[in-house]
Amino acid sequence: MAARNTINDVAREAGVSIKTVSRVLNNERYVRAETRAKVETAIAALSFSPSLAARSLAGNRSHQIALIYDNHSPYYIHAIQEGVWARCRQAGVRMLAQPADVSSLTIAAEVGGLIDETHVDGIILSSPVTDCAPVLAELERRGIPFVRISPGTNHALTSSVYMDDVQAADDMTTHLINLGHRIIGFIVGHPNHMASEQRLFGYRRALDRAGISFDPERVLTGEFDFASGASAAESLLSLPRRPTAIFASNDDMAAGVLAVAHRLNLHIPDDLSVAGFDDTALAQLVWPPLTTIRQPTRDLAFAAANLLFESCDGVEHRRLQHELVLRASTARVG
Amino acid sequence: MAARNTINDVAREAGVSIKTVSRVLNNERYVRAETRAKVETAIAALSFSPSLAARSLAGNRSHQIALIYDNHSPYYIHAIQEGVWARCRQAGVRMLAQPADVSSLTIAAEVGGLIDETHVDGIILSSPVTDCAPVLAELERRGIPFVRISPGTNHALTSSVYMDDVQAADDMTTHLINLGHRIIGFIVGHPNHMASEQRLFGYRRALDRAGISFDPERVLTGEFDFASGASAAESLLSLPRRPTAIFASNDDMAAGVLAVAHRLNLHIPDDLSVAGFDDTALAQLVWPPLTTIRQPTRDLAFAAANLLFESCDGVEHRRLQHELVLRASTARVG
DNA sequence: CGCTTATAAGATAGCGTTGTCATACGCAGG
DNA sequence: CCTGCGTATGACAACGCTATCTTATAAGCG
Repeated sequence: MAARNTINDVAREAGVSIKTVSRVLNNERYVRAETRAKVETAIAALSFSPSLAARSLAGNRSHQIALIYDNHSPYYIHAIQEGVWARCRQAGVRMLAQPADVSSLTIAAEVGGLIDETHVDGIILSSPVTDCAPVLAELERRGIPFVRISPGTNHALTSSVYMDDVQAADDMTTHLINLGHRIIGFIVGHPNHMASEQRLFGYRRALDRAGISFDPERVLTGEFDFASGASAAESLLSLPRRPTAIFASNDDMAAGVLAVAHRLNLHIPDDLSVAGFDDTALAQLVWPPLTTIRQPTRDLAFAAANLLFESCDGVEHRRLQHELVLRASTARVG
Repeated sequence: MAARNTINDVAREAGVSIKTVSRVLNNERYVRAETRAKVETAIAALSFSPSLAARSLAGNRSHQIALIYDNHSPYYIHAIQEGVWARCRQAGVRMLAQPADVSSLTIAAEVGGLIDETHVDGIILSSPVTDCAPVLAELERRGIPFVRISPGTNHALTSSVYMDDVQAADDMTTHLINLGHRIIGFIVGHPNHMASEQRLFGYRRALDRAGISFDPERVLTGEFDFASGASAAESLLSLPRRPTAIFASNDDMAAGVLAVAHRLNLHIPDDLSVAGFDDTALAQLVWPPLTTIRQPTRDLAFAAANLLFESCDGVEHRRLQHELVLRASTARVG
């Protein structure tokens, strides 16, 4: 039950005042190199870590930021957490991972409470919290810096990082068209994610350009999960003119399509091409491995944290490149 | 940029002293119901949330706990986080999710730093950090309460929650034997997880009981990930006497087995039975859905948090029930 | 009726940092 | 030699709570 080492212990050990230790801790100017070294030695000797509680209370920084998400894909969350965490680690800042529920009436109050309780210096929002009006209003009201990952609306509001969902969906659709597919089913994502609309738009744009007429019968809405992908696939595959390809708005739903196809004894990709979106780890765990769009999720998260730490000056947007990843689930139409 | 509401504001609003507000906040005795109501009204009116920083500094509780993990299965981590988080929410305690690297030389120092920085009241360790000696020593030294989820060693040390890995692996192996399988390949988990050994032991125990001789050739070690499962499957399936069933120590590796089987045009389960372990979401996302052991991961995590909050009094162990989940990846030997 | 005890509330110090202000030194310029 | 400025350091208050001690009132009892 060793008592906590405090800045006082370090100051005594180094033979300086606590203020000087504080200066070293915060990398301030006006400390002689020699003094700095003495202090750093003392810090190491006592393996001192300053109390975030005291720093938050006394200073105007808490050295903590929050990451708020409401997403049911473990892969996505994992990648987001990992990216933000990596950047925080570099910056010596602690990340608070905070699940939320965008459909809750109290979400704004909860976010407000989080800020009051923890004094976080900034916030990173991931989809769909990025477009949750009550939360955005609350953050604006408090004037706390925040960055959004792949926001769908209101781009002028804050800094953000994103990828071009429209172009990516267009790329994938074009890929399928180039393989000779003309009847391409599409499974839209969860309605509360703005990316869902955009991916649908990209799908339509590619069809238009190729002169293929858009048939609303071939477009079903899912919820970004396996089950909804599977049930959409069942409907699509029992259409009179059966699609030769199905493009799902994320990998989980594409996995659902694969499962249904297997159950119907359709050989993939010969009887049916299947495409996903995101390139989560799942894309390579299913059979056959999915042709998908690589969304640089971890890098988006890393870049978001980066923007939060750097951008003192106004709103900034960073677009990251997506990539069409060809695997074994798509092929030339048979 | 609304200024933070403090306990002083609440006290003024309610017409009481700050100490009385503090009493209400901490649910202390000796507050008249009427006074309590006044204070609660004021708290609600100002939507006041007390500063954790100030509470940590002044009191001997921080209202925060840490969850430390080093696990590369997003599904597993997700379930663990969710379980701990749910219980923390009930208790009004904040959870700090903290990735770590058990192979790092500085891990103990990092955990120590975490404790010093955040003043956490307790810690939950998940595998394999549960058996990381430097971390355990550091926590012991500091006398901070901690609970372990599925520890492999040193059970007397702390409270823990766990499932019976030996019995579970025995159950699955017995299931395969009952289906007529006699040549059963086994893929061991990552060597730094104690559960790996135990599952292997359960496999051997079931073989012994059935009078099937143990053949070390049929046992390969993986790392709990898809790729290692796939490469183990390749070796197993090119054995002169090819296994009719493969039991992988987790679902990710089982997914690897499925992929290799598909590539070799083996029909599952007719040509080969495949069994997993954990029943992560992945088990139902692959084709065919995996026969596996349901490990109550989320509930283990919930129970761990529960133990941490309740157990003032000594070491306690809580075993949760596993369950054999039969799906379509196993069948009677052809 | 006075003494003790339980209940209810307030006054104040202090947790471990940072912010602000004060102080001391060395050196350039008049 | 004095002034002024950049540099380097320290003293001390303050952040928003809880712990401890103190005080005030009500209740119980011989």
